[in-house]
This record gives sequence, C-alpha cells and structure tokens, in this order.
Amino acid sequence: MSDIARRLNISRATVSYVLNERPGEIISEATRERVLQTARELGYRPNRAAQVLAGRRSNIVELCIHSFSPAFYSQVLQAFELEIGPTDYQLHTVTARHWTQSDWENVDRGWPTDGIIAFDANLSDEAVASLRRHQVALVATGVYPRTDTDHVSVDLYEATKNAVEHLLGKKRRVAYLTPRPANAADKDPRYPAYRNAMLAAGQPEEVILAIDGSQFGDRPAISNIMRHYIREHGCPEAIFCFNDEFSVAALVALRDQKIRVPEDVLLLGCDGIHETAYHLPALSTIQYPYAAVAQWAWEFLQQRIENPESPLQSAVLAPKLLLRASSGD
Amino acid sequence: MSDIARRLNISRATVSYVLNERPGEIISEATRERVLQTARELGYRPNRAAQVLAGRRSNIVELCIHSFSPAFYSQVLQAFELEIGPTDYQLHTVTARHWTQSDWENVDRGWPTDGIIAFDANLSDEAVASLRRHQVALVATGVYPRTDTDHVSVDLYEATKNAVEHLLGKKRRVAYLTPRPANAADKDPRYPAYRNAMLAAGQPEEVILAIDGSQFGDRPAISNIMRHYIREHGCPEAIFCFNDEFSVAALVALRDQKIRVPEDVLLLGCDGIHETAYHLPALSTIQYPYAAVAQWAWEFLQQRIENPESPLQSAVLAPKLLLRASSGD
DNA sequence: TTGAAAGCGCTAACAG
DNA sequence: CTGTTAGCGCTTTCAA
Repeated sequence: MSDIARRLNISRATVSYVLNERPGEIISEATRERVLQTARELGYRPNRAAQVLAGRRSNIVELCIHSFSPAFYSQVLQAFELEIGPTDYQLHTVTARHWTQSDWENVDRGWPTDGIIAFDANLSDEAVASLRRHQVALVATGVYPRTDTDHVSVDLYEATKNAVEHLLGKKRRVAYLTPRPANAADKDPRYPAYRNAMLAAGQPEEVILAIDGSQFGDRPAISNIMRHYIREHGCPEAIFCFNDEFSVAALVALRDQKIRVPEDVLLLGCDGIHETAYHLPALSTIQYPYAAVAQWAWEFLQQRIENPESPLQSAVLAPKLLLRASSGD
Repeated sequence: MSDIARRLNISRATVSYVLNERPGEIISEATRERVLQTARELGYRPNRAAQVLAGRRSNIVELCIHSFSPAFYSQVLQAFELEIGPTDYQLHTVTARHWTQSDWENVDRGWPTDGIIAFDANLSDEAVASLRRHQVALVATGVYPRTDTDHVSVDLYEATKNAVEHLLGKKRRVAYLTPRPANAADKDPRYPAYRNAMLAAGQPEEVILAIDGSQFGDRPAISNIMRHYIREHGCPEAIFCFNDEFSVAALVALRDQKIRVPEDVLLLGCDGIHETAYHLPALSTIQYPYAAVAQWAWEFLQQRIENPESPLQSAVLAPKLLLRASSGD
C-alpha cells in the first residue's frame, strides 16, 4: 500500500480508502482510477493478517465438525458448503474429533474468523461461557437444545418413536442395534424413544450392542457382531439401527446368512445418508434435515456477527421418517 | 501481553520470550514461572493475526479441494486429515469448485497459511508461477505430472488399461461409461487407455456418454441415461465406468431392467470409494491410493515450508485394480 | 537476563 | 477530497 501511495504521491490512507470502497468518503474519480490502476500494476495483494489486526472482518467462518467421515459428516459439510459457499464468506472446515474442552475454549485462536459453527460438539457450559465472554460468534448444533448459545438442534425422539412404532405395526420382535450401552448414562434420545415405544406396545426390549471402537461406523466389525448375535439369539423380526452405517452393516450380515430383507426382517436406520437409496432393498431411514440445519445455523451466525448483543436464538428441527423397501414399504 | 508485562513490571519482550519458549535466550526460572502464572490468571490468549503479522508461522495448512462430495472427495479429505491431524499443523479445508484462475493466484490471501495443497485443481501455469513468485508453499495433485510446482500425480492410464484388458479377457463387447465426450479435448487418461485396450483386442469402441450436469455424480440422471441406452442399443457385456458413482448408477439401472451383474454384464469402476464394497454384487474398481497421495503431498509440503528454495519434487503413484464380484471375480 | 524500540501492513479518527 | 497519526498485538534486534 505504501508503494502505491509513494508512487502516486498521495497518502496511504487515501489508498486504503479507495481499496476499501469506503462508503461516504468520496475520493475523486481520477485518484480512484489511478490508485486502482497502480495497484493492479504493482500486483497489490492485501495482507489479511494486517487487515484483521487493524480491526477488519475476516469474512471467514469456521465449521468445526467431528470428522470428515462417515458419510453423515460429509453430507453435513456439503450442506454448509451449499449454504455458505454462495455468500461473501469463505467456509473453513476443521475436524474436532480430538479436541479437549480447552481446545474449544480457544477455538477462536486457530484463526481469527468472524464466527464459529460447532457441529454436534461436546461443548461444556464453561467453554461456551468462555467463548461468549470473548465475544466469539458461536452457533452450536446438537441433539439437545441449549440456552447458553445460539443453537440449532434436531430432535430425534419423535422420529425414532414413529419409526419403532411403524415397525411394531408390522412385527413384534423389534430390536435396537446400537453402539451405546442402554443405561441411564446414554443421553441419546434414540434409546428412550425405542424403549418407550416398546413399552407402550407391551413388547420386551431387545438391545443389540455393537461397540465398534471407532465411535461409529466400522462396518465390518458391526457386521461381525450381528452375525454372532443372530447365531446365538436367532434373528429379530425387525431392527431399528442407531444410524445408517449400522443399517448397512446389518444388511450385509443378514445377506451373508441368507436372511432376506424385508421378507424375514425389517431394517430401519437413521441419518438418511445418500447411500441408503442405492442398496437392495433400499434402506428406510430417518432423514436428517441437513439443509435446514445449515440454513438455521448460518442464519443465526450471521445475525450474531452483525449484532453481537442480540438475544440468543435457537431452533429445533424434526427429522422425517423415510420409508423404503427395507421396512417393507 | 502488555497487561502481563505491566503487572509484573517487566518488558513485553520478556513476556514474549517466555511465552514463545525461545530457545537460547534463557530467562530466569523465577521470571518464567511468574509470567506463565500471570498469563494463566489473566487468561492470556495470543492473537494469531498479530503473531503472523510479526512474522511467525501460522501452523496451518490449507487443503483446497473441488468440493465435499461425492464420496471420492470425502475420502481424500479423510486421508489428509489422518495424515496431518496428528502433527502440529492444523488442517483447514476449503472448496474450490468455483474458483477462477485469479482466485487461485490469490489463494494465499484467504488466510496466511504456511502452505497450500491444491487437490486436483485446474491450476494454470500462470497461477502457479505467480504463487511461486510470492513464495507460497504449494503442492498440487492431479492426473498429469507437472514440473512447475511440487506435485503428486496418480497415473490412471496403466490401471485403466489393465482393467479393460481384464474385462476383455472375459467378454468381447466392453463399453466405457463416461461423462466426458470421447474426443481429443478429453485429456483424461481413462479414455485413451480404454481406446488402446480395445484397439489392441481388435474390438470396436463403445462409449456411453452420460453427461449429468453436476460435473460427476448425479446418480439418478446417470441411471436414466443407462436405461435409455440399453433399451436402444441392447446391453454391453461389460462396462468400464468413469468412476464408482457411475458404476453404482449403472448397477441400479441394470437391476431395474433385470439384467444381472456379473452374470449378464460385468461392471468395473474407478476410485475405490468405500461404498463399492457393500453393494451386491461387490463392485470391482480401481483403488485410488488416498493415503499415499496424502503422505507424499504432506511430505513435499513440509519440505517446501522448511526450505522454500529446495528443488521441486514430484511423485507418480499407480492405483491398483481391485477385483470383486461385479467383474466376475 | 532484561528492556527499549522499531517494525509487520493496514484501518480509521481527526484535522485540514 | 486528502494527509497525519495513532494504534491493532506481537516479534526481534540491539543495548544495557
């Protein structure tokens, strides 16, 4: 910038003004032209670090997501990309799988972004409070609503209950295939929903535990567990799966044992990853509202960026049951 | 930092020294302790923009990738995440689908990162030259080797030729399903490889063109085109597909028409996305060396960051044929 | 071992 | 309309 100023014998401020298209301050068209021209000639490239240090917005938002796989997460990424890509903002993505609470408290230190989207992150109240104190624009997403930050949540309870009820409408022995032990510590709404639906139907619970080490989604491991389970306990008449990874893994296990879906057993998963549509039979699932989550989150974040003091907002979205062949529909 | 210094009645430089664990400059253990302590009390958080402006490294590398979907790209992301995640560096990800050459020339302006990985990007020679001039550490990946930047390429030619030859070993009428018109302008090695294999076998080419609008991967559209094609031209005995998206789409179309894979037609795709393993039949494919690409790219980038003047490096990787049930293996 | 001071490149009052 | 100036928060050379 000084180079331009020096070359043109004007001050750096003037240059800054025209380069920033400052509204109000009107620079003579002639000077403007000359500055722009010279900037081009000299190959001027603004230095973002300096701009930000001097108080400018970065026009970058950061999406912190558990990881880039399994497919659920890539679909989330894509939804945000579709939402934010067309705006002035650049979307940066970072994986947060191994983050500690202190990482979260310092999330704004990675780069001075204008805002942070914490997708399904395990954010402690303290971390949120700390970020709020530091005026970091933050919107979180997750299964449970929270009131200490802008938040969009997806309530799986109803959809899961509907799903299990739907299965119960056709079969009696409905199992739940999950990576999470079915105890009180499991705060995920899927288990309570399953449990309550079964209770209401007067049927005993049947939880198939498939802890697979890799958080979610080691399909071969899950398939193996399913195979063993079926050999020992026989096959349930219907299986509600924690998510579509489990559902596909179960499908593979059943295939291997010549158990037909949906003739012998119904299958219903959760998340609505693309792949479910292409299996044979097509897999029923609970369709996660990817686009809507991205929309609301981005909406809230923009408002928070524009107006840091505005009241907190939150949205609760309800996913829909997507019935296909695997549940006999 | 000034706060800490003021509180302790020492200079900001001293604080900076201990906070940076400056090697060599030895600060008295007492001062060190006091500074660290006070920093903690005051909740000191370094300002990255300032650090970078003052000449520090950001410890961030940016991966510029076409988009977050289809699955091929998520697997690429994951490979890089696996490679770079455990290091001191943070991996930032940005989608470059709509970037122009000028976006590329200014890629380092997004944030002052230490280095850039351009994955399968359409980088003009000028853009590369410009980045080089600006001392931006850049490693590119792609199908073709290039000599103007650090580069890792995956050579599909051999693998494709092997694939087609493999199919020709079992059937005569081998088609190529692709989104790219088979003309000279198609610089992708898949078509030439297919063509040459067919020529060598004395078989006529059969190119099924499935331009689907969405660059690659609109599965329903591709399936439709396949259905029409088969109705009009009958079904080839074997199909080599541009990538696994096409392969899955073809599988669906064939299923609909009660054409059996592999009994009636062999199918072989490209990329080795996870999903191929779970279809019935399991889909044969050319396995892209995700991990190796990430490793080499990261290796080159690190060296470039450490030593901007070191000679350019490049690596050429060969993907392997992964034969499964869909090609009758 | 510590402190003073000069930037890094840019923004934004404020005063002409 | 344009120039002067004071930072933004940190690093680093040079002296002490």
